[in-house]
Amino acid sequence: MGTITKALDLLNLFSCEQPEIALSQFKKTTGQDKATVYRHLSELQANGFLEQNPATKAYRLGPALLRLAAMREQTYPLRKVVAPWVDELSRRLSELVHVSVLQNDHMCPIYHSNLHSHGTRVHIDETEKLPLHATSSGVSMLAFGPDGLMAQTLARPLDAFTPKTITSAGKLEGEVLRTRRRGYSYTDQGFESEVCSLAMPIFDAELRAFGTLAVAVPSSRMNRAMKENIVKELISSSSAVSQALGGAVPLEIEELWKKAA
Amino acid sequence: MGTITKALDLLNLFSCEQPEIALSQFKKTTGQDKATVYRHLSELQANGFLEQNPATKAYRLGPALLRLAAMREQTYPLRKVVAPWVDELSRRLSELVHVSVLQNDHMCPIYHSNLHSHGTRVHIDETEKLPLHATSSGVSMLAFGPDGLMAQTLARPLDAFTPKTITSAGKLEGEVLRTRRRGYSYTDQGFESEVCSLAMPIFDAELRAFGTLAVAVPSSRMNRAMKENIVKELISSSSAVSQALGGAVPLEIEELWKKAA
DNA sequence: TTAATCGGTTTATTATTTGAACCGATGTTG
DNA sequence: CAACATCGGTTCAAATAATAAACCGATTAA
Repeated sequence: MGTITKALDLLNLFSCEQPEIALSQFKKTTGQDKATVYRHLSELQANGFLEQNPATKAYRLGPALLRLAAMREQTYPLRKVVAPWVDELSRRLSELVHVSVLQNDHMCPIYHSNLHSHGTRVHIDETEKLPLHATSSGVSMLAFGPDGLMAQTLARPLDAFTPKTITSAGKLEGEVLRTRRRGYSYTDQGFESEVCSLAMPIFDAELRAFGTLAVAVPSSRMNRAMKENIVKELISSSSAVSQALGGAVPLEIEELWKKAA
Repeated sequence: MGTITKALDLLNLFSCEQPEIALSQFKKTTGQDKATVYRHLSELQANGFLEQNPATKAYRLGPALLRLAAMREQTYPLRKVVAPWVDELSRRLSELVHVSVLQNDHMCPIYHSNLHSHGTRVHIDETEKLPLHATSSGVSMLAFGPDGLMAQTLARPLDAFTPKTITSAGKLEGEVLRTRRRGYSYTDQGFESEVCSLAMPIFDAELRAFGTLAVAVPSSRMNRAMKENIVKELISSSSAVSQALGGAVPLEIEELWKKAA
């Protein structure tokens, strides 16, 4: 692992629960030497990726991230393009809907919408990395995404996030095959308890699946009729999102979806 | 300069005009060795800070930036908090208004609003770093910000962005003194031609100036009455923004502003 | 008063980054 | 079509930059 990765990994320690982290905490959680961490933090700070709370000396994510994110969104407006479709689908289903894209070994949430009407609602934020083996988005990606992805995923241990997380290679492969056959993935409490979700791939202009559209529902509320309805809605939205991004759904997937609907 | 900085600097080469950059272009513009740049790019990509256009092999800013920016904004919602004030001021003045924060040797735009009514309008985006010596935001920061800032700025050459950019230490110091005396900064086409602007500092809870509120106006439209009006509006908005962020305006600055109004 | 812990700094050692040369693919040109 | 240039990417010895133990001064706790 190179120095750059070591430094950037420090940024991943931040979360909504822990928006500020002190030097000693970094040292504890990473196990690295204090001086090393310190120099990494300083360099990240010098580039605006971190800033220091003058009062507590603790570090928080810096304004350079805002600038760069704004630039990406301005020149490659994924969020902006998918937002109306995600909003609309969320409104129709009254459930949490999100678009995520593949980023190496996990899915990265890009935009989500939760135009709720129910009391209980799922809360996933654009802040969390979604593991491939434990989420419906991830399984869809494994099923329809780039070739080496499955092998790469199995090369590392499959962490359990709940008692129901798939942690065996065999079961995961089975789930992926099932997903390939029916054209969408379904997971039940693989990542968060009491949440199950359905996902479908979205495709770019070269017919490559690069991300997913997913619906997350409290387990208590899920049933057969609802599932069928979500699948139906996902099919049209997923195609629409692919097209809105200048992509297109491959013919064989379209066939699959016609059967599923 | 450490490896981390070298890598992160690569991200700064992106702009709205150049959202995708190929390896060879990196090599040309940075002067670094190709292999070095390549490994840096690869490592940034592995962490989601870059992604590669599969067709052209060119690199663009990656989705991890979106995730981290969303997290920062969720836990430290600068944009969200200042937005209503910036929008309101922009609406009242019908000019471009923006909030920027100090990030080491430059100002980093956080949020801007341009609720125009005129034909000609200034277009500054949240994508550009604002140099301290050439912008009103920067001069305000030099005047009211942390102590070493002026020395640090003068330690490096003052680049000219237009023929009117201040490039001499003496003139800059004069401008900063004037700014300290009157409580706000005014620059005329220091960064962009045909654009002049006014800025005031905003303060945190410890009465430290950490950013600025600024108005940018086409030079053609600027006159004495307008300037007076902008100053008046800036004073109230600037106080309001400081307070909205949990900060407060130091007494001596408040006095200054009372005189200016 | 002592001890522990904090953020930050130093320096010799060590391991990583570096860059010239190389590769295969693709494209360009006389 | 053959010679040449340029592209993204790789290799490996040489050089540089990262590392970690010890140290510092300031706070805080006991």
